[in-house]
Amino acid sequence: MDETMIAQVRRFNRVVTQQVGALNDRFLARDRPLGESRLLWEIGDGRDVRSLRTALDLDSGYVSRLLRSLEAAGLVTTQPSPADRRVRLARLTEAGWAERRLLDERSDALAAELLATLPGRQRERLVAAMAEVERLLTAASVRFAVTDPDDPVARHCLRAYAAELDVRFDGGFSLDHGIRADAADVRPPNGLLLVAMLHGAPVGCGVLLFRDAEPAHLKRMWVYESARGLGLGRRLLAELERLAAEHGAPAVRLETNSALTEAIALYRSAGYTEVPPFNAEPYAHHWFQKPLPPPG
Amino acid sequence: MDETMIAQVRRFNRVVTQQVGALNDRFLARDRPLGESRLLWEIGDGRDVRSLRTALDLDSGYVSRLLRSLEAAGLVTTQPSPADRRVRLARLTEAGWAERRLLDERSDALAAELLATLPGRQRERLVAAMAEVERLLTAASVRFAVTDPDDPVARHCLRAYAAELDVRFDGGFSLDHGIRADAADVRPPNGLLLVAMLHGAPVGCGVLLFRDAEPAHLKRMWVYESARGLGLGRRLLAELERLAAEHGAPAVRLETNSALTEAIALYRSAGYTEVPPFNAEPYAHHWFQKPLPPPG
DNA sequence: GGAAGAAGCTGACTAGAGTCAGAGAATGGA
DNA sequence: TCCATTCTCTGACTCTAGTCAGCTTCTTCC
Repeated sequence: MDETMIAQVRRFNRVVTQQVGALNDRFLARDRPLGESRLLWEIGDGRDVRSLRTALDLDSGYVSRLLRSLEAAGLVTTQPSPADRRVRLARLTEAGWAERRLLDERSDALAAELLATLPGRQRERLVAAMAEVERLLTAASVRFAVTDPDDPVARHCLRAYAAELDVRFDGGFSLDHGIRADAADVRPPNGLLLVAMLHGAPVGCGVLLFRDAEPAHLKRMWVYESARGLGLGRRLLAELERLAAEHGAPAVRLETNSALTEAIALYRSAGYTEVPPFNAEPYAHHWFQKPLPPPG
Repeated sequence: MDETMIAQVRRFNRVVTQQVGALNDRFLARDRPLGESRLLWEIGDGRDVRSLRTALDLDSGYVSRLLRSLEAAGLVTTQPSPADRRVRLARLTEAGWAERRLLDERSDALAAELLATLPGRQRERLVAAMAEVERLLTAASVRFAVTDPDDPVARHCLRAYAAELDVRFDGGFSLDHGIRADAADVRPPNGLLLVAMLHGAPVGCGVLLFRDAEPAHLKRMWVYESARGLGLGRRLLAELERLAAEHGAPAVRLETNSALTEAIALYRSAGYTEVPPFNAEPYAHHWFQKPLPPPG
């Protein structure tokens, strides 16, 4: 890693935590402790105590105490969940909503104040650079994990994948038609399912099927609409290729539908070349292949 | 202010405090309280307690206590300043330097880790955007204050101004030659001295001299070398013009030396036009003037 | 030389943030 | 049915961060 890059990141951290971090805390702290404000904010439309705990990464006893305090202030009510009476649901009262709106306004005002100190041209450049940093920092916190196809997260991904293709393909799409990739095929050693996770939520996936010394077969590659524009597709593809090479596959091949123009452009720019059809996938119009370096 | 800009700033704040803020604190907190680590860091080559207090914006008693704690840990020693025995100087011991180096390395490692998750092109874009955000946030936290010319900060500015001109002008420069602007001239109602401050340190200044209904005379405008490239000169000029207009001056005029090419370019682009010499300033080669809108 | 003020220190205090052990209610599986 | 587990809550702590008043020592200005 280049030293000047590291130094820049550190300068950025220092300046930003001084400017933004301090302000951010100040706006949330309205006569009430910061922890309470953050909780109030996080409750929003109503959440169970457990999810609040994991979202804010706080001790269970601590959250409990904060909730009691918010309850005493008349901002929050809690009640047992009908589904599981051990779990308690917290929701905002009318006063709680009012308080939350106030925090919202203060937050807006603070952002406006920051921008107001700069003349117009610099302001626009700042906002643009902030958007870029935000986008790339988000991308940087995406993690890839090989996941069991029966995992709820994995099922969710595949359902979302199918739902989008059903809309985009002429004549729709179903996981049950065409060449299938059932749970058993997608588990090692037959294959694998890679999921891209962002802060605990899936934002993309891809499947590899292995067949001895033949090329690995790539399917179900997909990035959530909300996570596009982060260069995630390219990274997902690279990670899948790495896994295929690690498994000893001499190449990766895949088929795709001509409706998926961005995907096709991605494959081409990543070094894939179009080859004659290597299977009879009814949904496919194009077949691609890319050789892999030997493992190790 | 545009709503989408505000929303972008808020998204940036959220993402950055989550990603960077948390990490930043975690790296500094090495079994020792964060306040002590920050102080350790700030002491560096040795500083007086007073400057530490203002730099970190902490209570004097609190800093004192933190220093005692660092002293007890053998990381810091303090001794009275020879110049003023009320002031105490803090400096790092060998162990203190070792600890500081360790913090440094951890900080580097953290930054490198963040960058390593991104592929090369995105990494470069992130660093570039971070540089831009840092630069503009720094610019946004500059504040302007009319300051008494006998204030140490003001004296410091004028000395630095003179020192730079002495280097840049053919034949040197001295505040005592040419047309002078002594303390009494630079105090209301005769005139004023505006200082640009960044986090408690001066980064630029400018002087206005008023003479009834005549144009206000702008002198001593200067931006610290370390603070250039932030668009500060333009803002300083605008602020001085605002103050002159507020005072009822019909215009601002100024003279300048041809060695100060950036300044001349700034004046021109800010709407100043060159006029015949309106005084006999020996250091000057160019005279400029710009009309002001009436006050109110 | 004396008064006023600056710099730093100490003691006494508060509030926030969080940890930990254990209790009690509800649930789920054998 | 019973036992282990989950979820939440309470009580009893700790530690950090910070404030405030008042003190001593030293400097500066008249």
